[in-house]
Amino acid sequence: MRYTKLFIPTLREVPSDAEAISHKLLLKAGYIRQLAAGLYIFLPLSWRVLNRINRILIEEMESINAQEITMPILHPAEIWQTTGRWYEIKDEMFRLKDRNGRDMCLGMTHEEIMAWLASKEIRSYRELPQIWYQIQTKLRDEARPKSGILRTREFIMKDSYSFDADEEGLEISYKRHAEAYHRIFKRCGLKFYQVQSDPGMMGGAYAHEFMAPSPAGEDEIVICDSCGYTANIEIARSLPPFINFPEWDVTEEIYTPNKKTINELSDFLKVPPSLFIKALCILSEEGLVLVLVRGDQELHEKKLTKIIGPFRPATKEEIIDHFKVEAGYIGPINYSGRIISDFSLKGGIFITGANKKDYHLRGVKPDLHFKTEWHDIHLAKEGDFCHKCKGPIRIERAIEIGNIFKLGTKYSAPLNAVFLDKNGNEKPLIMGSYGIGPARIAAAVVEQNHDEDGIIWNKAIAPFDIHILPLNMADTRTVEIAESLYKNLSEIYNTLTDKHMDVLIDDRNVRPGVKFKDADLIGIPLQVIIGERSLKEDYIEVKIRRTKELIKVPLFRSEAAIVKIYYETE
RNA sequence: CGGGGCGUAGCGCAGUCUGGUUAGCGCACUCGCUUGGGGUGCGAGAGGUCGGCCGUUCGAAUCGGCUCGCCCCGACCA
Repeated sequence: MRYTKLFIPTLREVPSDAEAISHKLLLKAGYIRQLAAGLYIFLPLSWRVLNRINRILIEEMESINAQEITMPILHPAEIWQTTGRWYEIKDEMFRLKDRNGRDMCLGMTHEEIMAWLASKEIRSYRELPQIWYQIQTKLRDEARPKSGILRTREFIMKDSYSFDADEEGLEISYKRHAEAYHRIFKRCGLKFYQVQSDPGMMGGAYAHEFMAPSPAGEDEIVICDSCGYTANIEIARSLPPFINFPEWDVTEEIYTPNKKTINELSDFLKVPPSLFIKALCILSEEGLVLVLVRGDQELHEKKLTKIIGPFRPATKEEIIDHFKVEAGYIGPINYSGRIISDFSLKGGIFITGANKKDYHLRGVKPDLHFKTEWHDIHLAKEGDFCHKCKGPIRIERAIEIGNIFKLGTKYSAPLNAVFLDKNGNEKPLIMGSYGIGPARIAAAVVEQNHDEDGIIWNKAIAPFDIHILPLNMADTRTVEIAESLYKNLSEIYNTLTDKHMDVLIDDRNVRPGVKFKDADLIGIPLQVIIGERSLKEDYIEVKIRRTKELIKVPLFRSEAAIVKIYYETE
């Protein structure tokens, strides 16, 4: 392809509202343009990248016998009403009416439609398993689109769905997807983790996310390098640092005038925060709940929500009304309502509020001095230890690039997607669903692979394989050699992409500096530089974008040398 | 949805507080010459409903009200 025939509107300055690195670079290098909040136009370069990613997706999906189909984006409401998600999902779903006033919605995912199709077509266990997938647009009215193409309201997704006769079958489909996903992300050149995750609205009991570590990510993941435990912080468990408890044999009141927060108490009593019980007064739908975590820990609200449902902190007035004392002095002793404690309090001796103004109690032992339910409700943090192997854990920010869910019968049962098993019994299909966002892959790759000059694409998903830079278009020898390389390299077979080399030649009549700057920005893995200076000595130069290494290549049989460098480059 | 910020030429910005000629600057763009290994240099030119509406005023980019849009933090997030 000729640069002069390709629309690559690179910018010298980035629009000021871009914040994320991938957003800035993709704008600056002429890959994308924004139409509105969370809506992006993919220009020729980024479309080439997405097509290469999709090619990999298709290959890997086919390798696990998944079959590509395509489904409508516009859905009738009835199907979503049948599974209940029409009512459960709120503003995130785009809804509309057709000309007859019939309720419709735009597809944010396709479990319903897939289960509907299976309900119509699958009759027998002999037809199982099936894996169907599509690469297609999804629409979600996101509360806050952000970070360029990392979180948009309209996006392309590879979504696949498995149908099995039983749990064992689902386990196989799930595993094969996980393996295919590993290959996909590896081929795209991403660093990533597979982590345990919260199934959320998808339902089902079991899910994993694929996470590409990056400061631009919206999620935090917990990683134990010792045993390999990885989980989204939303569900991650951890052991807070172990503490040696003092020998407070008796429970006694201690005078703590005007000391209400853990920090104030810790300073005042010269006792570390971990020896306090933090008592939080929570109002759930069923009433007041006293929630206890160790003084050095944070309550994880999502974990608590799973136990007691939606809640809010009680107001100052509500606390005084109930405990007859301010929030700073409340505690579990003699409290008759529901008490939920974090596991990290088990077996310890603590200081906690005495339910009496200006007093705390020292020497309080959970289970002995008060009855409580035990749960994991603290937020894992740096410095904690792995709950499995006790090794140190660390926390990284990450971009969610894919996810896999075991759905079970959540969709097949209400939509009556059933089959007859070997014994002639009617059973609901066991489903799984699996998603990957190609644009997120592209953005994550840019986040992980760039330098101060621009993007550094991995060979597998670069918009072009080789970028030829004839430095002086007024010099006939430069142009002749560049054109002949362009022609010859383009005819060479590229086993990585299973087609011919994609070569871009910068045939613009511009200064060398402009070509160098744009080439580095665009980020094609290999640059072939043809300048008069080196031609005088009958060589050209090959620059590896990632390392900036310059390799002199003799003019004679230069094609072979360039291709060799291409294959040897990471 | 709560909090904050911003809207002036394609991009980056100044001007707004303290209203007053034809609204500026840099880059990009067009033409001519020049230059040719890291965004050449010189000259000429084109490009603006100052986000929108309403109001105050002799006069509004500038003051007031409403509204739309975009970004960031949080909540939310199949």
